[in-house]
Amino acid sequence: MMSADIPPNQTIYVNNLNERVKKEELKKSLYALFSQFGRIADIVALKTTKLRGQAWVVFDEITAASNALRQMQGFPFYDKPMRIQYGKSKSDAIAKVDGTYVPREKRKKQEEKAEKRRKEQHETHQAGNGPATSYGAAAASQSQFQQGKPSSQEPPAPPNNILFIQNLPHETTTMMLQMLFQQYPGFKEVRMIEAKPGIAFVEYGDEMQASVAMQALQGFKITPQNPMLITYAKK
DNA sequence: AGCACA
Repeated sequence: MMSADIPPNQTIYVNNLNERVKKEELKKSLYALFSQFGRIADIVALKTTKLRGQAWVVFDEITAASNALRQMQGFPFYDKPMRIQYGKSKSDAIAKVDGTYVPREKRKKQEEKAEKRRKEQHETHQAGNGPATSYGAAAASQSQFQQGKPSSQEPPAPPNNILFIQNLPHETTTMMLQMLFQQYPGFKEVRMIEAKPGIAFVEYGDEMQASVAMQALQGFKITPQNPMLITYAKK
């Protein structure tokens, strides 16, 4: 079957996500995976019974959303193939930008006229801990040249099929890096060292393949504060 | 399966 008759939208709706993955990690991994298609304005994921296993990835551009939908359809993500459709409605992040945003409070008032008090059950709990919108600011110029801090005073190591990644946020997981690096041919494995947060090694079949991945992901930000610095590992 | 953003 095809992915329904929903018209293109800047937002893609992703489901069949692994429900064991924690919300914040899920968002970061989705961000890492999807920002290759264009700037991401927001990612929405809730863990309520109704909404777990699903997420909305909001792109600035419809074309980015379309490419993401086509190319990532069925992508194995945390051991489950992603199912992707266009979102059914406009995301708040977009409405806020194009001026059509109506705060949720007022919207309720309008609806109440039509459907009095049906489910006056409000379950307001769980104070979200992270700025869910930080991604918007983050994505400024992914995969562009961004002079990250070349904190190394050493001459660059010669080409190697193993890459050395620095300046990662401490919450980075092997899985998150795998999502990113496995997109490039020749990918073998990610290695992180428990005792040394913030760095990782990524192995490819040969030096050429490693260099392609390095160019593609140099400066990539998993979080706004952390452009990754990629060099060849020392032999 | 399940279409939200507080």
